[in-house]
Amino acid sequence: MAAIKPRVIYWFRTDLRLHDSPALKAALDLEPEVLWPIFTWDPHYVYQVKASPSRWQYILDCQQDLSDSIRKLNSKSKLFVIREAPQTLFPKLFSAWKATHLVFERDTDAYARERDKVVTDAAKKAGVEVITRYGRTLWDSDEIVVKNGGKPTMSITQLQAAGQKIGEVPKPIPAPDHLPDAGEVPINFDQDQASKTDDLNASYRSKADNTYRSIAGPKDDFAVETLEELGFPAATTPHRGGETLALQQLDKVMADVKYAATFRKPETSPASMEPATTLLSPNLHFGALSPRLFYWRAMQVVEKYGKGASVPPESLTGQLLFRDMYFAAQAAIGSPYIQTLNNPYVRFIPWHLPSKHDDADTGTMAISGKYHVDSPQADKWFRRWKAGVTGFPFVDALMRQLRIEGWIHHLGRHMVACFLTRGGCYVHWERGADVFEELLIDHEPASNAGNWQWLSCTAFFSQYYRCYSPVAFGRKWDKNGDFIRKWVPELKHLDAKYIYEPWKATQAALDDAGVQIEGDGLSDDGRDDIYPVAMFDFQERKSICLAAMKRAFSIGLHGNDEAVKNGSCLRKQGRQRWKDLMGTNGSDGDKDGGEHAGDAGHEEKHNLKGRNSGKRSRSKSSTVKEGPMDRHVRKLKA
DNA sequence: TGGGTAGTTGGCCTA
DNA sequence: TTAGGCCAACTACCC
Repeated sequence: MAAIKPRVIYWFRTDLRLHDSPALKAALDLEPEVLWPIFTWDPHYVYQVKASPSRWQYILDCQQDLSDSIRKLNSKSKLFVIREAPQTLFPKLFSAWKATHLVFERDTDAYARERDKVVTDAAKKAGVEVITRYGRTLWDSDEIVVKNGGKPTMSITQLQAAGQKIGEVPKPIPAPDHLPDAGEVPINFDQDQASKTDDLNASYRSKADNTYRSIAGPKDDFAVETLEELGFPAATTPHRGGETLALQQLDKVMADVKYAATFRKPETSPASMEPATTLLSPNLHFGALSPRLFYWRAMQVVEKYGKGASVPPESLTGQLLFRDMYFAAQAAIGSPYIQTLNNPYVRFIPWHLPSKHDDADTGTMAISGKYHVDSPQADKWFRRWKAGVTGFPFVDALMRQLRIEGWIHHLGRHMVACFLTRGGCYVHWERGADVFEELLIDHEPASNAGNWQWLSCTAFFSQYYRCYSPVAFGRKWDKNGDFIRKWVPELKHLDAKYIYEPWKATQAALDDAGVQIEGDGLSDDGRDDIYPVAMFDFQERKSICLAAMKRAFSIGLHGNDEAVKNGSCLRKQGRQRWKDLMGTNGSDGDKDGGEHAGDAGHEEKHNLKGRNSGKRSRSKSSTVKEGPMDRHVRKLKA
């Protein structure tokens, strides 16, 4: 009797490509009789990951392009999108399709590991062999951790040393030139419906999510979902995804040999009208582009260019090394990596708007997406920051570009992150990370949390006295303020002398530009002749924050210290200790001396146009008056 | 043990 | 116009 030929389910996840896929190669090496390329439309993502329509559009682009590419290789195949949670789907699918193997690329984040364990256990039970490979980063993140002595890679030199111990980055695997037929796809089982309660994307939808109406889509053809089905309005980003476009963009970047070979990230402009960097990050995130292909193409160009080429960490390959560093740090630290609480590597700073956590009794202590409003003033600053109406034009331009395009330059991210945390608002970096998670089309959990820790000087970086100025930093790149004129049209005609600091403009200059400086911007009705008053005096805030950071560093608590975990560092005596470094005039959060005073939770109500969420502030100015706490902090500094 | 130095990407002043 | 030095001083790593 002839042996049964393998019947393979290939599960695409964060590897939406055909080129350089070690897992796909492993699947094809089985010489299967049939191979089903599938994607599970997981309700965990659809309801539990908050993302703008732009990011949803991007993942749909990637899926559609992959499906088209599969079909080009074999007209009897495509990407079969199945609309159900993988945990409940696979046990049914294994038997309905008589599969012998399940193959997928390993993933490192906490949810993925948990999900894959459930699926792998179900496969074992069904007698299905599971094969996995890893190709998301240059080196296997778990292997990097081992070579780094079991510790997270907290610097680029550690990552490089660990990588060197493993050896050369694997060379990319060419895309297959053929694919087996997909087998029959009977659905002789019921679809398990996910609960739609707690849909984090509800505020974005103009209609209900319909993607789960049928397991195989509205035409029962396993088609890729559409934004329409998701109930989302059209995406605002001009950036589109997918392997085909990613490879074209990679070719374009590498064709400019001088640009690619001498690329120095710190010398690229955050205020450029056209992106000064490669814009390949969202395709790396969704797996439409292999980092190893990117790496070796960059190495080729560097070799061709010869003397004068840039080197890590500033070069193109350096950027990929940083990505590996964050992935390996996450792999070592596990689920606390994306938060402060219970994370031994992240410094505790008593920022405003700290996260609420899931029940500490169950031991999870995970951030819940909600936060304590310990200071109404800081909360307002945060909302103005998110909406791009801080009254600091360079900050607002960047935040508006982020909201519309889902992408801003890396140094622009530095600027707004420093401003929100240690260099202005003294708001918790987890609030900023939430906003980036929602709005960035290239949001990568490992890089996002890592970079927020970096910029807030709580991990990876600690030189908190290096502070970005919302005026000087932008001006260095764009003297005339063209970038501001594009994104903050209210100031389009303002004299370049005042464009970064309109509060200094004379009335005549404002009249000439046809703009008035007024209000807090949260409740305006989209008028282009009003720009908000700056929310505070930056120099004053900077020195308050700096003094507060200095004190917090000297106390030196970290996320896993008992006093942080049980909250005692903010209670009673502990609170006294922190009281003088809360970074605002602390009167508004200090009424009862208890934990997280003024706690009201918070529901997001504001977008760029304010959505009629409140009446225009009666006060002409929202400049903060100095409070007793501020004087106290200044005394500390003196 | 402890002093020296390196660390992707600051601001500001001066020559 | 731009390059260099100082500011005030962090952690991690090395010898």
